[in-house]
Amino acid sequence: MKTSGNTSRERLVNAMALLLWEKGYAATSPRDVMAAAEVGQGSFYHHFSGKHELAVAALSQNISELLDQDAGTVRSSPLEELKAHLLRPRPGLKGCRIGRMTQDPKVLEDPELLSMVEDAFRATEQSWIKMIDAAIKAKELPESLDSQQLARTLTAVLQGGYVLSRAYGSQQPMDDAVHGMASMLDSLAQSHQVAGNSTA
Amino acid sequence: MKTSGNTSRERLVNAMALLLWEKGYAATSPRDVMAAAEVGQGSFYHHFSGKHELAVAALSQNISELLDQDAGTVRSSPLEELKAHLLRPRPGLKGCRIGRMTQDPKVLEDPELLSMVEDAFRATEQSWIKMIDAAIKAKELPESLDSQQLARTLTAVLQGGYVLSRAYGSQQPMDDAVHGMASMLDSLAQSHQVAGNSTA
DNA sequence: GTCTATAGCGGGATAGAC
DNA sequence: GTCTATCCCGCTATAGAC
Repeated sequence: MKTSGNTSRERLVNAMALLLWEKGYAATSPRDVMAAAEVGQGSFYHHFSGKHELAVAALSQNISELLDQDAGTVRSSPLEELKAHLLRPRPGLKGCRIGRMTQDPKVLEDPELLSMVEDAFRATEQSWIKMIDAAIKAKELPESLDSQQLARTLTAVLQGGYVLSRAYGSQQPMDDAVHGMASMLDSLAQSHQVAGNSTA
Repeated sequence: MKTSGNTSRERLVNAMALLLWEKGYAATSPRDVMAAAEVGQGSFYHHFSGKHELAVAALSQNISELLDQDAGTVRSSPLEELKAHLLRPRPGLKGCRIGRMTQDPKVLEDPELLSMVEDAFRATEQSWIKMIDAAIKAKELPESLDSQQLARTLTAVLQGGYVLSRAYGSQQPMDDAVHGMASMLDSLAQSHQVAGNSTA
């Protein structure tokens, strides 16, 4: 589990970022990070005051990467874009870099890490809300929808998909969960279309 | 955090069951359990070979309790029963006794615990599938639905709701997620009803 | 900037007395 | 069945040399 980067500092951050994702915060020891980064203990405590400070830097990097991934690929229609985001490949067995943090006891005890996670979720939620509102404005989805509520339902499906995939040790449950949701969105859009035509 | 029960063994299992729920497996030490159960170290290692064995007994109890809760309250219609289960009160901040286990590194390393979790998820999934199929049979939901897929979407919404609630430190996201899903089910049922009538 | 040595603490379990 | 003493280990960090 070697990690790239030039300076010791970069190597440490990159290694921690990966380990946070794969093993979580509590389960990752300074030793693990040093080994992965191929960096000695002296360097570690020279560049960072301790595990917490390194985790902040690494989590920040993980969050940035994730939000970048969600940044818009333009699509034919708002609904298509929404579905494209929903159906984007998700490594069910690896888990979510951010959502994972919420189940880590040591993260819950750490206000700084916790608030970073919360902010990240707020950001993605806003992203969903924008897509939903755009779809409503384009008459692809009914006006009656509560976009904040639906945004949370969508986020929950993704986060829950990760939980199921880990429980079953398989990618399939994640795929089923998101496809089930996509089908429901399609039905919603179609019936709205039909209703719109009949009253037009 | 005292725990009820008569024999030391019972007290230990009850305490562990609660701690598994609240703190998880990795984060719960034998010391914690003994303190909560008000039982000495001698008793602990007399009744159980170690932490693992106690966890198996405690997790088994937690799973039984959860499955009992899901056991049927009879309702007016299959769809109503389905929604009633979906909207049942869920303590978002406390988390799911079972789903929580899937994010615990020490649980993932423990094949016995992991398979218990997997079995529990299979059981609840089957329960959802039955309710969905019943609703389809009663013509409340369209035949085109893939009941296994939808069951997983529903389970994911619940599990994801817990993740969101912990991230935000609030019950609200969980409630939003399930209500968003309930609304979609209603829309699905309604449009199916309409479509059914128009082609009748 | 990086190294090695050391330290305090808690996790998890064993030993043997009572 | 329950008690206390003890053990080994890894986590996290500090100290001081190079």
